Amino acid sequence: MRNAPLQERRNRQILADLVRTYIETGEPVSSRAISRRFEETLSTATIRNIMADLEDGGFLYQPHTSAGRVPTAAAYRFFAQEIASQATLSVEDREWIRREFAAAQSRAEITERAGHVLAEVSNGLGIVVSPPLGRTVLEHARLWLLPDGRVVVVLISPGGITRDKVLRPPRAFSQQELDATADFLNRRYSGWTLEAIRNDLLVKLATEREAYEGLLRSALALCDPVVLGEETTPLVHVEGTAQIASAPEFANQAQLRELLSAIEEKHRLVTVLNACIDAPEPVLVQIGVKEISQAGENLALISAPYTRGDGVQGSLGVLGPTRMHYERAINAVAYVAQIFSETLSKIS
Amino acid sequence: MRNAPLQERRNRQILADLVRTYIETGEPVSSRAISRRFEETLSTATIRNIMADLEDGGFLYQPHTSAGRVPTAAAYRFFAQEIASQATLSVEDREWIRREFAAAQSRAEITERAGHVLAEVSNGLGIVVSPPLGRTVLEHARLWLLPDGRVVVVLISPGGITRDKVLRPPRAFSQQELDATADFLNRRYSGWTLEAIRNDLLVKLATEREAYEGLLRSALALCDPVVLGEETTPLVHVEGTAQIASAPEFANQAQLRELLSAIEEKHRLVTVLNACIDAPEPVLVQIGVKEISQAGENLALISAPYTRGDGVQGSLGVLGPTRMHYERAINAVAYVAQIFSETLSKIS
DNA sequence: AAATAGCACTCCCTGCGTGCGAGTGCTAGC
DNA sequence: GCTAGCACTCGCACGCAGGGAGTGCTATTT
Repeated sequence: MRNAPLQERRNRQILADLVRTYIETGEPVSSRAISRRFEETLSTATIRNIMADLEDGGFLYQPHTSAGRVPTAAAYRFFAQEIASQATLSVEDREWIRREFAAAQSRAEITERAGHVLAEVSNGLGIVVSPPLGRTVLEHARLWLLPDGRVVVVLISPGGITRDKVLRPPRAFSQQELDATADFLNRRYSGWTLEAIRNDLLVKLATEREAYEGLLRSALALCDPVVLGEETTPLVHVEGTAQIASAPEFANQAQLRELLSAIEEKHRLVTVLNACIDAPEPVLVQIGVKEISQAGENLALISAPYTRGDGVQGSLGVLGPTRMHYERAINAVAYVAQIFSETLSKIS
Repeated sequence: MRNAPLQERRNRQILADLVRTYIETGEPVSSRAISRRFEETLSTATIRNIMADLEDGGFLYQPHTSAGRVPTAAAYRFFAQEIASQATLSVEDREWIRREFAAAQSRAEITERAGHVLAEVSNGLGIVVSPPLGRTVLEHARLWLLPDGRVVVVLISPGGITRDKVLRPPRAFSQQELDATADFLNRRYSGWTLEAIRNDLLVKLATEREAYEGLLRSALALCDPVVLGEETTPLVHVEGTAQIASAPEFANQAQLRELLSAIEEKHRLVTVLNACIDAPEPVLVQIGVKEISQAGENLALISAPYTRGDGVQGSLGVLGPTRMHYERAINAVAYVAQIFSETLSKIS
């Protein structure tokens, strides 16, 4: 049992070829198949020896004694690294993606487009994680009074994502008070994230007893419900459930069911997807995503962060069967992340 | 071949019992099974004769010669009618539903809750169709200028659903102009639906050449992009994909795939769901929904409209396998529609 | 020493025949 | 009009044999 069969260059190539053929055919790969790919410069017997080594190394396994070999998660990991360095996206794919984004106007639309493209390219799920409200930067706040005493709160961020809420405030406000509060927020907090604003308000209230305590209280009373409302958790957009349902690896109904319910619990997805934000590489490839579901072993997740201006906003990616077209998917994710970021900055 | 086997009361009861047992077991129902349900007051032979009649009438069919009978779409339709008149929801179910809604604050939340409840109760999909933007009633409009010339448009409706957009207007506006326009909208159109407003503006512009033509133009220029934006089509919320994936009738992967992609094309769903708005009965039961997909034959859709105040806003319902627990589902849909309407009116 | 040819062996898959059981349709009798 | 009885039809599970794909091992070649 040699422990590091990947030392040898030839072994690496054989492993890569094996993964590639398995991805194409979906069936255990025999020594003959590999030999053919090498134009028979190596006999099947030789290949068999190498395959045995690779199996010892944990890169392959046999479904049963007299079957071909199937790549393990480790093999996919190796393979993803191997191709990540070299491959580029085909011109057609690039153009297609560009076209898909061209018509999109609103943020909602480009999110949907992105999800669609990613699903299509991977035969899996296209996922886009929008940033949680707390990370949104405040550009401008506006408050006004409705005749019946309710208050309309509108928060505008640079992306043109506005959040608003009509709320019944804890005490009556006059329009003057509201104006003063809005003015205070705009003057002092324009450019801050909502999260930061909230924390600052709380700290200030606790520590300082100043002239503007009233303003602080008003600001908190009015902004808190907006920020704490519906969407404190990031919004997850998933496209392509139909695709993944038809993948042969999910012929097993129970597994499919588990996967689908995992998708419905979006917070789990978010954590795994957002891992790419802190990762060193531009595109993160995760093979075997157990966090998602038991069936996650057979899943691969390719994700990349997207930005708006300078800051990271969220992440997007592809969740599909481990047996997927990595070359295309990895590059597509990178490209979509880029175009997505660009388009996001463009629309006002 | 007798043409109307349902004339006879006994036949009706046998058919209903057969459907009921089939829903329970999921397997072709034999004459013996029915005989047992009748406490053997009728022999299997008699039952067999009746079943043959029912088959001629198009209510049953045999998967193969020596198998039991399976209900057809017609049988389900009959069954749904039969039970619709009598059944009521269990106390536990009522309480459970009420509890589910109790905590919901925002419209988004109650929509999600409703979807969840409906999915749970039917082992199928819970679907809620929100009204298209055009049907929203305008309560109040507000416009303001940002320092860089962009304009924030906020439309408030009685439900507290606000729509807003930051847009770069076709020409420069002053805050005075904006105020005048907003004032005009509020004075003239408060209480109208956005659709109606838009049409009226267009008509007025075409026919009248009046002093306030400028106002009309401004109003149109500013409101149109908001209304025409992202959500002109109704919003469809679907919950419970995981449930339906595990239904034995979708063991066939191809069918499941088709169904899932049908769900992704939401506009198709909307049409079928909204049929209940114009239907005479409070809850509409559709058996075999071919509009959705080929596999739709095995699908049943139970839907009901919901209101806010006086007007119908949208519809909600359940999409599941024909073999579903109708009693519970029909009543649940009715009840959820009611609670949904109430809760909708309550939240400001 | 590495690569290869050859061979025995393992295991899956398919097709075939068989028997069993559930369920029906029909007919004769109550 | 209902029922008992019987012959008949299928589907299904089982066992079995044959073929094929693929492997591991060993002896041989380079």
